[in-house]
Amino acid sequence: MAESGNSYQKIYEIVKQIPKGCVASYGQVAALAGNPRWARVVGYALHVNPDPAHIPCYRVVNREGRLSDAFAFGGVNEQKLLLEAEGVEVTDGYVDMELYQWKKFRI
DNA sequence: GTTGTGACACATT
DNA sequence: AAATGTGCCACAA
Repeated sequence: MAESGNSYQKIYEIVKQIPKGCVASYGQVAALAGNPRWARVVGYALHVNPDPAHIPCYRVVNREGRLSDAFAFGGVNEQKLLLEAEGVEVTDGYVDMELYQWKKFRI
């Protein structure tokens, strides 16, 4: 009943809970939001990004641990600097998921 | 109301 | 091994 507008709100909540120095995949965020199939919707949700100040989209990467070329809000280079500033090592736009993927999904 | 697209993920070829 | 196709959900035209 009328739970249609919750979609993005939930996703934003998850992304905002990502601890500093960690990254999460779209599927990860979607799963934490309660919908493992919303990976695409997560991308769209961040695309509309109503509050980039509290939604660190640069901490969200795809399954490969790579940033989306379409994302490039200011250039992949900017993205890389932001993640490195958080303590995440970035190589050619790739991040080491095994070390930096947000696994402590414990809000 | 239907069709097409999209900042993904997974399966199959 | 890589590349392609399909599935998922929501939004725009």
